[in-house]
Formats: sequence, structure tokens, C-alpha cells
Amino acid sequence: MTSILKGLNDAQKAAVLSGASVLQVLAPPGSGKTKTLTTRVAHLISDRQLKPWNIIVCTFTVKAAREMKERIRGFVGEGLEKKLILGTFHSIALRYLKSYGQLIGLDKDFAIADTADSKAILRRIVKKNGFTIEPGAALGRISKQKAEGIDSEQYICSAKNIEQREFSQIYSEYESVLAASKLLDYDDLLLRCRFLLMAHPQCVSNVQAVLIDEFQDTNTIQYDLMGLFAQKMHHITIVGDPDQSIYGFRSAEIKNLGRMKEQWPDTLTINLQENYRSSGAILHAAQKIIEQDESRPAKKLQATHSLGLRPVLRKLPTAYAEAEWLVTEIKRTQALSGTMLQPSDFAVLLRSAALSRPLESAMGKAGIPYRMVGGTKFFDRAEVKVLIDYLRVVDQPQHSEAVERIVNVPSRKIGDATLKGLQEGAQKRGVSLWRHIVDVARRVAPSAGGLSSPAHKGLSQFMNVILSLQQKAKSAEQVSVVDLLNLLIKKVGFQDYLKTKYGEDHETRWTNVEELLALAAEATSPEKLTSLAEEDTLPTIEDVEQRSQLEKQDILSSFLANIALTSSPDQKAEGDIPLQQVVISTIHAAKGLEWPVVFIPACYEGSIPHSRADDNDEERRLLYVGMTRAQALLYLSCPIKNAQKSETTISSFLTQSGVNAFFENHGPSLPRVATRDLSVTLRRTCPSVSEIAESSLRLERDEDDWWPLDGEEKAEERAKWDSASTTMKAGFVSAASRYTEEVEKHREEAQLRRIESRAAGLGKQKDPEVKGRKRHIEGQGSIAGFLKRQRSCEEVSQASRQTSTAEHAHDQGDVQPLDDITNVHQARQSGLISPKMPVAPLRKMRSAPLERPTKNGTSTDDLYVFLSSSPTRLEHNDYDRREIDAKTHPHSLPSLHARNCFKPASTFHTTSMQKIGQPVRKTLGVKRSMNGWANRGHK
DNA sequence: GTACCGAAGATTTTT
DNA sequence: TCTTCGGTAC
Repeated sequence: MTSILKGLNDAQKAAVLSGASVLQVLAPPGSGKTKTLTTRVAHLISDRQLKPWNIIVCTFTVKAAREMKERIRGFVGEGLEKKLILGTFHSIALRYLKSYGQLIGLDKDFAIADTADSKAILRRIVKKNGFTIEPGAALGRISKQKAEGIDSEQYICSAKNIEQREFSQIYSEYESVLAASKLLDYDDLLLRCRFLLMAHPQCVSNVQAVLIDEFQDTNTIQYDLMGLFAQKMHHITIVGDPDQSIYGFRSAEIKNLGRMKEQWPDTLTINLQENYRSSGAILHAAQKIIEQDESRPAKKLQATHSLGLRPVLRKLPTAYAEAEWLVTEIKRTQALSGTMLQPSDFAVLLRSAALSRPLESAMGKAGIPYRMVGGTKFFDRAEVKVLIDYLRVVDQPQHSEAVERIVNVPSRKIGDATLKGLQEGAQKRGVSLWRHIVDVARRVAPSAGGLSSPAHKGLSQFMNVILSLQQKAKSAEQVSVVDLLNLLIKKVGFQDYLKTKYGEDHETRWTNVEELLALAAEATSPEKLTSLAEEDTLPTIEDVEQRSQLEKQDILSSFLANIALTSSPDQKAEGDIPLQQVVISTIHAAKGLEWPVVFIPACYEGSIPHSRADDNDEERRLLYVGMTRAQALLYLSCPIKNAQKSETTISSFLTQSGVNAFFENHGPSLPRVATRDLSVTLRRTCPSVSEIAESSLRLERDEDDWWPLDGEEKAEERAKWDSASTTMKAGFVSAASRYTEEVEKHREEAQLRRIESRAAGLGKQKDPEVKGRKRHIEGQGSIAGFLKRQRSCEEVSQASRQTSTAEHAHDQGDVQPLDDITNVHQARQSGLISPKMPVAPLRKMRSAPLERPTKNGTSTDDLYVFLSSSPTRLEHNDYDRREIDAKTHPHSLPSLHARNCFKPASTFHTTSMQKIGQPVRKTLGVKRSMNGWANRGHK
């Protein structure tokens, strides 16, 4: 009993062990929400003897469901966790409908309409009636009605004005099209399930406990479902956080928390308050943002980590510069942390997926492996979607939307007019589009206005493809989705089609097809099917007839249903090599996750808060959710000009008074003390001085001082872009000219500082927006100083003592003229630097004043290198090298990865993403658009 | 009527 | 970058 409680704090323990029948756990970011919920499940099973198959656990995203399952498996052991009824609301609803749908007259062979289907249906309805509403908007509105439980007939009754009557017509026509195609849309899954459970409570008579994750995201129907699942025992546990409610657009009702208390007055509420994820400084900043919402009840959030480094709010000239800056910051922090940070420790979180473009090209160019989460879904890519649509038609020919999309792909001389004629003909005869096509092709039914002979031929071809696939699907002993796909690809000449349609790009497209094949193979492998059958099967309940699960021909339809409900395939590491990739994700998709370093770019009005959003508070919560994903380092940034080159205004959430005090205006210096602090926050081993030295070797600059702090374009940069000849990263110049530049710079800076320090007086903080030398970063030692100042209340560790030494030395260093710093040996002789101190070991020319020595340095004299002619190249091709090393020394991988990612951009000019990407599954979720940046210069 | 071409416009968030 | 639209050739 005690073993599962290990590592939980008192509040978490109370939540896990609570005997309350209805329990609310309010859990702010990083407070161990999932841990608490999973532990409670384990507790219910092992201590309270509940059977797993009588427990329902609901999540909102597939990812969360997966993670939950993983964690529970760790507790209750392999096998048992599969018996839980665990999944997203939608997938659980689907399970019930598949098993008991017949009780409410639902045919077994329904399929799920995805967004594309719904929009296509609506587009047709709108067009047919000559309405003007946008299909997407209509869908949103319908979804909203459905989420509130208002069906089309109810809506008609309440429709008052013309506009509403118009919409009610669209709504009801939409419903009848769905019915004719035997389709349920996402909302229908929930609605029908609610109907089923209301009418037939015996279906859930076995359920002893219901647990809901992210409860703040439930809509009305989901709330009802929760109650219905638990209608026998009323044993409900929810975890949630009103501050993280970001699905209002999906009709999530924060009010459900209150509603729950009303419905079950003895609801017990437990507040988790301790944050185990983020550093104090990050937490304070996030708190500052969320507190701008005045309607929100004050809430405590206790940091358990030290203060750490202050988050960054950085201004940059353009979205492209922002992307480049972001990449250099990744490289810089990675190097200065001595490879303690791996690519997978970084995440870039976006308000909208479309913002990823500049980032992807910058990362591609810099050779940073990345993975895009969200955005265009794998299954939504044109080439994949076509194949999926074929399968859907094979599985369910009534699916007219799918038929419509593929009937002329590849081109079969069936154009808009022919298609329209066919649709009308089908409607007139009251049969499905597919049925009509078959009859027309066989000349059983007349086609409207006759059919041109090429069109007729094309139609027959199409029919034959589908028919032969159907035949194969039915005849084969064991239906193999892979075989079906292969046959399909062959029959329609899909590879040739891709070649003609996409030209040079066709290889990438084909890789996606191969990916789909691999995916299908995996998803329908015998082992997977067995475990799927096990997981998807609901427990048998006496006296309730259950439809048999997963018959032979159901493999295809369950494969398709899974696709509709997951939208992106499993991301698994291949073998024992973990995915070492920077994650680019939408904030929404990042919910519940955490990373050591988080970037949130494009923090401007119109992006966050989004121009289309109608709830500003939700947008603020979104920013809050994004910020609280960060463990140790958090960067917000804002380009002064967005990707469309129009001026931006920095997000209103970040311009409120007092906010600035929580942010640094440039990336942190990373002296060793800071690195040590990071290692503590991340619970990792602090890298040694020599590790840092080695990893910093190829770093161009070790401070975030390349772009001016006010976001203005650099003068020389502008010039380069104007000439349009440079695609190379600015700053890549010969050692000689670089030297001159640096000398010049240091001279100016040193002089400026002397003047300023005289003018400003001792110790007084200077105005950061100094005119003139924009590039100069104010207060290089400020992080260290900040640490010292803020941590005084905390235990004074060795680290903070060092901080003060470092800071002290730094203050002196700031006014050192260049000559004193460049010639180390001289400085050393003069007694300024002790011979044992690791002054900038192994670094090239520095752009910033030298790091001051620390007392316990251990490096030797040979480590000093001040100017190297050019970035050192590795002897072998990196790719090969990595392959070899990965095989022979799997454990040395981290540093190798890091090294690979730290090569200067120049050596990557001829390297493509394929080479640096992951060994297998190269394309999954990774857009490989490498030319975005290159195109820029030619404009 | 269909295919193809170039130009112009649009791009929230998820199941 | 991807999609849609309008015009033109077959």
C-alpha cells in the first residue's frame, strides 16, 4: 500500500487515498496531476480491489491517454492496464457504440466523419442553397449546438429570424447527409453514446469508478457522459485546473466544476499547490500573466525549485530573424551547458501551426533535427488522404464525400460537371453516389444529360478499382490492410500519379506513402490486433447483448476509425535510440507536457491573443499554459515585423505594467554557476568545466548579443539582404576580418562603458535602451547578480557564494579595455587571472567580455585558444560517424548528438535533413521545406 | 467539358 | 506554402 505512494506530497497522498465518492483535485501546472491520477487508479485496483475493467479513465487527447496508460502500467503491471476502459472521451464513446449501438438502432457499420468530410458536406449544402456562410463557420456552429445538446429539430423550433432559419436548414440537411452516408461526426459519437447510456443504463452497470483528466475541458455532453458512466456507483474523480482551460472553442465549460459541486453536494475538493516543474522565476512570470485575469479567484502556486534564470522576452526585427535567433540560442545554451541539454530538451511552442515555417527552415538550415507536432496532420496530407479515402470507400461505399474526393484522382476525365450530374442523378434515384456510379458505369441507370465516352470509361475504371479491392478485402483469409494498399497503389498507378503531379517533390510524397504502409503494417500486425481487441473490448455484462468485436472484415474499419480519432500516428523511438529532436508544437498540443527549455515565439497582438479569438482570457490562459511548460529556461520573443512583413505590436499580455520586471530582454549569460543551477532544477548531473569547454569550442558567440535589443535590423545585416547574394549566415567571415571587427567592437564598447559608468555613477542601474551602440548588451553580469540578489533568502549554497565572486570580478571586467582581455598571458602575469583559472577555455574570439575566473577551476594552460582560423571540421562525414558511433557506443550518444548539432552552419550547406534526421521514419510529422529561407534572398 | 496554367488569396486551437 | 480561381487550349 505504501509503495505506490512513494514520492508523493501530503496533498497528493490525500487525493490518492481519499475515500470521498466524488472528488475534485485542482491541480495547477506541474503539480503532479497525472501522477496523482494514475496513482489513484493504481490505489483503486491494488488497495480497494476494484477490477480494472470496471474503471473508466477519460482523457482529452490521444497523447494523454497513451501516457496515462504507460504510467498505470508501471504501477499495476503489464496486461492489467489494458483491461482498463481508458481513452479519450471519443474513443470510449466509440467503443460503447460499437458494442451496444444496436440498442439504439445504430447500424454496426457506421464510420466516422472527419473534419474534411463535414466541411465538404457543408460546402455542398451551402452552395446548393445559395447561402453565403463559410463551411468552416457553419461546422463550428453546428458543433456548438451539438455540444450543448441541441439537435436540428430543436433548433428549427427555436429559430426566430431568417438567418437562424437558414442555419437550421443547413443543420438539418447536414444531419440527413450524415445519416445517408452512415457517418457520425465527432460530436455525434458523444451524443449517441449519451443517448445510449440514458436509455440503457445497464451498459455501464459494471462501472465502479470514473476518473476524468483535464476536467476543465469538458463540454456539456462530456459532463453528462461522465455522470452517466458513473450512474451506478457515483464514484467520480476529476483533476483539472481552470487556469488551463484552453478549449473554449470546443465548447468546454469551466462552469462544469461548479455544476459538479451542485449536483453532488458532498464533493470533496483537494488543492495541489506545489509546483515541481519550473524554476521560481518562470513560475513568477507565468503567475504574473495569469493574474491579469481579474475574474479569476486568487490561487496559490508554490515553487519548489530555486529561482533560477529569469525568463527572456526578446525583440527581433523579423520573423526570420526570430527563427535564426532562436536557433542560435538553442546552440548557445546547449554548448554552454556542456551538452547537459539535448535537442529533445528544447520545445518551440506556437499559437498557430502556420507560424512554424520560418522556424523549420532555420532549423533545417542549421542542421537541428526537429519534429513538428500538430499543424497539418500526417493523415491529412494530400497523398496520404487520397489513399485513406480509397480505403474508406472500400470499407463503406456509402461514404459519398470520400467517393467524391477520389473519383477523379488520378485524373479520369471526370470533371466538375460530370460529377455534379452524377450527384443529382443519385439524389433523384434516392441512392448513394457510389450505387449510382456503379449503375451508370454498367449502363443500368441513365446519366443526366448523357456521359461523354471518356468520362464513362473513367468511371468504369474507378468502379473496377473499388470493386476489386472490395473483393480482395472480403475473399482473403486474413485481410491485410497493407496488401489492400499495395494493390490500390498498383491499380491506380499511384507512384506515377505522384510523379506527374508533384514533379521534383514526388520523392518526399512517396516517402509519406511508404510511411503509411509501415504504419498500416504495424497497426494491423497480429500482436497489435490481439492487444487492440483486448483493449477495445468492453467487459461482458449479464443480460446485455454485446455485438461481437473485431470480426475479420472489421479490421479495416477499425483501422480507419483509429485514424479518424488519432489524427497523428504514434511517435515511437526506433529501437533504443531515443528521438533526439527539438519539438515544434502548438501550445494546445503541448498541454500536459514539459521541457527544460521552452521558446514561445511570435508573441504579438493577433497571434497571442489571436485575432480570431473571441475570448481574450482564454488566449491569456493559453500563454500561461505555454509558459508553464518550461522547467529551467523560458524564452518569449516578438518580431517587430511578422512573416507578412507588417508591423506588429507586442502582445498586450506582456505590456501590462510590472510585467517587464519578470523578464530579461536577452538570452541569459550562462556562467558555470547558472549551469549548475540548471542542473539542479533539471535534476541532472552538472557538466564539468572541460565538457563545457569542449562543447563550446565551435560556438560563434557565447552571448545573445548578435541582434539589437530593440528589435531593429542590424545595419550590416540589412545591407547583406539588400545585395541578395548572401545565403550564408551573417557572421561567417574569415578569421582575419572577424578579428578586426571584434577588436573594433570591444574598443567601442569598452569606451562606452567607461563613459557610462562615469556618468551613471557607481552601482546604479542604467537604462537598458541606450541609444547608439545597440549591440551592446547591458549588464553582462546581470544574471549572476540577479541570482545573488534573489536567492539571498534561500539557503546560501556554495553556488551562490561563487555567484557573488563571479559578479564582483565581472564588474571589474566590464571596464577592462580590450587589450587587457585579449592577451591572456599578459593578464595572467599581471596577477589579474590566476594561472589555474579556466578563462574561456578553448573558445574562439569572444564577442563579450571574458568570463571571470572561478576559484575551483581546473583546466590547464594548453586550453587557451583565442583565435582559430575557421571552424574545425570533423574528419569524417558526420552522418557516417554518428552511425558508427551509435552502433559501437550507444551510451556515448548524447555527446555525439550534441556535437553534431553544434557544427557551424557552413558545414551543413550541402547536408540535407535526411542525413541528420532520424534513422528510420524520416518523414513522420516533419515537413521538409528547406527552401523557404533561400527564396527570401531572391525576392 | 476537361486539363492545365499562372495569379492571387488565405492561414486558430482538437477529437 | 497550399489552395482556389479564372482564363485558355484541346
